[in-house]
Amino acid sequence: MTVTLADVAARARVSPATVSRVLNGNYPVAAATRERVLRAVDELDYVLNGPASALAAATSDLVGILVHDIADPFFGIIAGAAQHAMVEGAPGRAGGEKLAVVCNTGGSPERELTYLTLLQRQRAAAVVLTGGAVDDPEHTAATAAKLARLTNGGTRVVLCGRPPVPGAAVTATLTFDNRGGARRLTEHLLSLGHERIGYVAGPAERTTTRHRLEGHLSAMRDAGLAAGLDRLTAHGSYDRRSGYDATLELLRREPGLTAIAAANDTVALGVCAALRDQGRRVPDDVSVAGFDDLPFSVDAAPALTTVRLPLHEAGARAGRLATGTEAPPPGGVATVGAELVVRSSTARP
Amino acid sequence: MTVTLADVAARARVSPATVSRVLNGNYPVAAATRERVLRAVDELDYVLNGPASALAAATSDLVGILVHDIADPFFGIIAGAAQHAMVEGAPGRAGGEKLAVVCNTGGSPERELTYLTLLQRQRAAAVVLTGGAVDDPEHTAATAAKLARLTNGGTRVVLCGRPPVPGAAVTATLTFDNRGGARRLTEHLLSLGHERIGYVAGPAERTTTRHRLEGHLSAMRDAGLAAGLDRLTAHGSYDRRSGYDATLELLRREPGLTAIAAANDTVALGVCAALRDQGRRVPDDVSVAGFDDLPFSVDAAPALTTVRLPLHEAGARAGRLATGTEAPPPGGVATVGAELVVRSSTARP
DNA sequence: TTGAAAGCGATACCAG
DNA sequence: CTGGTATCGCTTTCAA
Repeated sequence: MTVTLADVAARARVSPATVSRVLNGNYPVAAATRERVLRAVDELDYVLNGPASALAAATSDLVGILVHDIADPFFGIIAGAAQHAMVEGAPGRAGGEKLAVVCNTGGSPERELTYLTLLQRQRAAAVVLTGGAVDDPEHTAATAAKLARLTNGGTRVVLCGRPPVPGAAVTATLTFDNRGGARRLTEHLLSLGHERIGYVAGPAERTTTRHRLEGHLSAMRDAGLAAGLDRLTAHGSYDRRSGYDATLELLRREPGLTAIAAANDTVALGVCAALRDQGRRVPDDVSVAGFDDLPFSVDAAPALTTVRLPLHEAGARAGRLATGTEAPPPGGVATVGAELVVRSSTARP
Repeated sequence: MTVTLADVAARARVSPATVSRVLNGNYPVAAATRERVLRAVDELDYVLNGPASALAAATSDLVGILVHDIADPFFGIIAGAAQHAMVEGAPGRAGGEKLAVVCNTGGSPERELTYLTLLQRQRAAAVVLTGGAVDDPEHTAATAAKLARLTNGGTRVVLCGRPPVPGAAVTATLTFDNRGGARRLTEHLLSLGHERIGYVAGPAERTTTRHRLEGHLSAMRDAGLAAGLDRLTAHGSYDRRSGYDATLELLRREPGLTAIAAANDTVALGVCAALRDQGRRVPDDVSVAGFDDLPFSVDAAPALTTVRLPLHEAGARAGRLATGTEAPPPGGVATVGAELVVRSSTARP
């Protein structure tokens, strides 16, 4: 039925072992023999049996990239960069070809664990976890345990855009400066003279959410604006609708708002829409700030001030770390910057 | 070292065969025995060896989803819906768990073939190809051949958002009405009284590009506006920059344009940006039309008229077809609609 | 430089 | 309902 390595061997008049060696290219083989084998492969249109190979070699060429939401360009950009970095550094011939596969957890911690198990089952060569973690000790522990088992089994584990897990068995961690970025963003608004600044946070149980909120709050407190911060903060999820609804709520609580900072750009889009519908002009009446600086942000809200995360760079590094092309940073953890992007149209109060 | 099925069998004092049966749940096993086995699995923290299983069973639980650009929400939405539909219809227990993996081809036909080979190598259960195909007979043939080999090997093949390949070995094809949608879009602009309508097309070698362009041109011709259509058409890629550059070019050629239709929403964003920079207001001076109706479109360009493609629905169906949860449409091909969306210039979420 | 043969870990057929 | 066991296709010592 399907053509096997033995068939190729027969056709090339060599042993299966030799064919294997030619295909993997990790062993000396006479040029003439190799030539003969490759021809046979071509003629028979042979395709290696991955499972069999993985079983015998006890590793596969699969690399899993876990994302919260595949429809969100934030993750798309990271995943794309990671995948690209993997094929880049790979040996040309059939050898080191990594199959980068992105897995959509939908933000569900259970699904995340499920995927990790599935990848463990496949004996994945590496796993990249992107995006903030769930802020729950129990789940952190469960994840840490699973990751430990993965690394024990020889799978490389890379965290990208997720805080380091203290004593966890992880190859490398790339973390965004969410706290610092959020802090600088709010400081910028403060420097323009804003004082009544609303904040639309993400889902409460995410580290990203917490860190960004902490950055914002610390800036407010340091500016002597500690009073009533709760009233000026609304929680939601990381989507547009959430920004819309939260804005209406904030305006109800505090009609005198002159600026709103959002957990990310997508949320900021919803903020802008709500303000528009309420008859407030952005940025003339209310300044809006976002986070992530996704490509469409500039069109969607030219008035947006944002913090730019180096998504592409982080993804690429994660990819290289996963394939072992790049050495882990000292201590295993590296923080990639968060850069303030001030667009010309940000208004003063 | 790692715990195997035999270890579990020993601990549960049963044969490996029984353990396998319990795990796969596709064979009668006494409740007491099953109980004992499951406990052993738990206690030993056993994880099935995927490759070994795939080798023995001659199939894996991998499903590949090929996308042109993972950072483009167009594909993210389709892929997300497909993946979701797969886990939905799966048996709860360790059984039918499909590992949906999305593969980023970056729009390169070679990479597409590479991924297909890789998936064939993994003995994937199914493959979903999303997005337009490359409009080149040679590549069409190469792809068709590869797909034939996949289906021969028992892999289900689903095309989503890609035209049917005439005599190809494909399980099912879901195609968008790109031609009809584009035609209606332009007809709408015409009905508003526009006559000098520019068109920003996608990359020349894509079927999506060609079909949308054909729809536009046929509408123009039928309106008696056949003259100088070449001058009013600019080609580019499917990104924002491309829309920006093409718009400048079109305005240079024909400063009197009153409307511009773009190959997709992302391109339309670039069109709007260029118009803004040229001091033309949208939609007062120039009407802009897009395609796909991505979620951020409404914010990015509230004045945009678009054609909405049922991305979510198409993706979900593709997922079900890939897992066999849904029966293929009669003839193997189904066209999912394209709906005209006319916005007023203030948008709600 | 090449070949022979022993696994890798699960599945499924054939008995019982 | 349960147990033995022959594969599945490849990798990898060990010899030659």
